[in-house]
Amino acid sequence: MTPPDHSRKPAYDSGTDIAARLLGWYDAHHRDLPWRVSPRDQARGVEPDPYRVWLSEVMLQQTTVEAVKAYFQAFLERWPTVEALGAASSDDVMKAWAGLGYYSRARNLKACADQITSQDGRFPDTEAGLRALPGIGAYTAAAIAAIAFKRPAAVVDGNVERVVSRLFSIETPLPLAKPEIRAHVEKMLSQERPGDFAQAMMDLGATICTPRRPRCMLCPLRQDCSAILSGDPEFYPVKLAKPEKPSRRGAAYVAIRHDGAILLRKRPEKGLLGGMTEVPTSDWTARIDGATGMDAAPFSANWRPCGIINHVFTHFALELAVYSAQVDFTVAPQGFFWSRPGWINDEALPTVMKKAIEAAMPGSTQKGPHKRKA
DNA sequence: GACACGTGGCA
DNA sequence: TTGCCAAGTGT
Repeated sequence: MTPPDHSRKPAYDSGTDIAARLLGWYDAHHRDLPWRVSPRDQARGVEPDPYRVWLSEVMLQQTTVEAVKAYFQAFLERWPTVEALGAASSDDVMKAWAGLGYYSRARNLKACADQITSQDGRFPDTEAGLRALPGIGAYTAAAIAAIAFKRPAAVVDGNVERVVSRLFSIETPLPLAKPEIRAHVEKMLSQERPGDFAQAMMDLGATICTPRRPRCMLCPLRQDCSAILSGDPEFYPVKLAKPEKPSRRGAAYVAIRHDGAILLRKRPEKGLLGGMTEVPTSDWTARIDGATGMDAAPFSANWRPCGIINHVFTHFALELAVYSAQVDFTVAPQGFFWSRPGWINDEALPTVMKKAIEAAMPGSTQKGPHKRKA
């Protein structure tokens, strides 16, 4: 009979221990977030509201916590329940989402609220049921199932991918390593506190196991971590190289009426900035020498150049030449409409369009979620 | 699997 | 300035 060999620890002799250490750390060091029910409050009997969990998770898709906070509060104040959101107009939802990005999320959010409302007003309480709803993919379904319904679902986001890649020194590059990472999470997760386990993994990734300069000395899992032994935990996760980001150029035209109203139009429902509002622009071409002057203007006017704005989208960078003109007509041309004078921040304008308007009319736009005037 | 899809912060 | 990164989903 040979003594147990502790020199090389099997990967899963301590899956439960990892969860226990992580949850202990979470109880003491979790972040307080507007959509979160803390372990202490859960112990007092406070139950997570599936609507708030869903709303926050959709907003948090590819979006920072800091950016989401104000939008979450604004949405919750205006639409406190899924029924309220279902009763809202799509226009109002798009306006309230303006500035947060990935606008298909807002369309799917509204579609999902409509679907829930038209049925029994309740969210499905299983991963599969949630996964079938618009805007809810693998991650969000697992997150809602775990956090709102205590299902032992494997919640795998970018944070979890990084934490697990480091715990096990996974050399397979992302996104190829996703199945491997998911398998690890399924074995480690807490059956007793799946929601807190998921949030603890994400908090750990956000505050300790950060992309750069991870704070390993403070990590509750340092004794479990393989990457820390390598001396360079930052090396993980290994990722496939990203393709180069192309550039496009175009022109934007800010037509201003005598009373300050700005001429706008609505973009097509699908595609880039789908369903959002814009000032008229030329095509955005990949050609460096593309026509970006006033020759692409929607109509003849005394167009005056007022600078260049740069904006980076996910898959290309845009350089937009901005022109403005005072116009003397009062009826909007076909396909256009006038913003209410002084209410430009009430429109569903994506950030790139606010930048263009700001270049033409300094001081006219504001950042952050749309706030209705009293 | 590949690609489309926003924005802001940080080194 | 440039590139990377952040609680991904839909097609």
